[in-house]
Amino acid sequence: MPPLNRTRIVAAAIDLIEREGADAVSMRRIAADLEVGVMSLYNHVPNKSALLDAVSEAILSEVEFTDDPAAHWTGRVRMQARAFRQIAHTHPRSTMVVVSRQLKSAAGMLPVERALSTLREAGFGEREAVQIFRVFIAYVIGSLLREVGVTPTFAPVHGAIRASDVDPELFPEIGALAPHLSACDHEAEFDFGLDLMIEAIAGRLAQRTR
Amino acid sequence: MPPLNRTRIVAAAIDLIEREGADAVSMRRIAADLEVGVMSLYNHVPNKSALLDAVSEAILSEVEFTDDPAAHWTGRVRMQARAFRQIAHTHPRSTMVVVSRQLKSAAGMLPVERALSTLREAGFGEREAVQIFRVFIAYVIGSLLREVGVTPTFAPVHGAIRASDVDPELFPEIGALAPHLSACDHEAEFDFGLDLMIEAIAGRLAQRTR
DNA sequence: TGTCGAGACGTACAGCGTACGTACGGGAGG
DNA sequence: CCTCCCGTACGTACGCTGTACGTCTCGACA
Repeated sequence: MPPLNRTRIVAAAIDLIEREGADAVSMRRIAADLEVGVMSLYNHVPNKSALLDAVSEAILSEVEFTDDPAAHWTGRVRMQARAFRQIAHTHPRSTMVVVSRQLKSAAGMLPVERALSTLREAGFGEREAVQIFRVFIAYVIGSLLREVGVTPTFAPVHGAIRASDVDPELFPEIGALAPHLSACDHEAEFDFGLDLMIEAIAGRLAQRTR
Repeated sequence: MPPLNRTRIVAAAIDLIEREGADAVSMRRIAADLEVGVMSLYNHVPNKSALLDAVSEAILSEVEFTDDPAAHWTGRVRMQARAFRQIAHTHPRSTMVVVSRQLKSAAGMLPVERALSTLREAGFGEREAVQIFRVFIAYVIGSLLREVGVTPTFAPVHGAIRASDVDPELFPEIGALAPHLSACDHEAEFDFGLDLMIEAIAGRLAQRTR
């Protein structure tokens, strides 16, 4: 057994979250998984909150933000957004943890830097680039929240809406659209909105240079 | 002192969240605020999770979803999104609670019904309406999360990014745009993205009926 | 060999959600 | 009127949480 260190603790935490959900995370539980006393963890991590920050940072830093500066900016934006969405695939039950802690570390700032430089190179102004960046962040995070099911206990929310549950008198549209509401191809839905937004900001850019 | 009932409990919970943040909510604390034994709460609420659902529902049901069916659909969509954002103003520290529990009750379904019927009346197809609805939901929720500061302890995140904190070698864009990143007029940012997205889907509609 | 520091660990405390048992008070039935 | 019953209020208790504090062990170095 290798000696206890921060990396092993973070790995155990991520493993625990993916196996049993974020609710199951406790210092005692992690220590038990590592076959170690609870307080030994505190030699490497100041407290639970910092541990979750470290979890978030570890997951964020293994996202592949490959960027081709030669490509058209619309493609680059699309790739960056999709890369972020990878988190929902690689660490579904940790997604909520990553999204709910904004990091000031390098791991958290790198995606921001990439996105902003892409937008600036595309020709957007300073304020505009920040605004557009914020719109994308909001959309991506909102999409991830829906995808992983914001309820932390079970990862995939299935059959959230059944046609038989809704009163068609009160909610005719929900009743009529129930088949579409209950089924959700997350990747297709994400790309739909992503293309919509890229199209919109491309329109703004074209309109301005016109 | 009126007798204990579900309404008073929910009101006390909301009050507590707004005063001290969602972390401060505990059954013991609520009971103390109501000058009541802890277990008395369980005569009116099955458990803490259900109480938080009730909190979410109460807040959601007091949002003013006034809708003018005669207005242009773009305006109606804008109004509905803005109405949802009201939550961040009326109950800032409860926003995270509302957003993080999807409700199957009438209070949770009404906004969905309204939005879907608006989109259908605008001329969008069944699948398209659901897709667009999901895009807006993602954007609105993502925006609210940023606005209330996803960290639940303190409501307004101030000075999250300081220019002096970032290494301009590693993060030149963040350094250059720090003034724009640190300041944030939430209402303006929200409307910016909202208009962007409405413009985009209006474009789709025009393109199809062309 | 004596000393020292770092890391592992046990104990303890305050707080949590809530299962369970009890006590009380008012309305219904005899 | 008396009795019964049931809903409500409440106290206690259990197992869990994060973590402050003190202790112990062990390898490195003078």
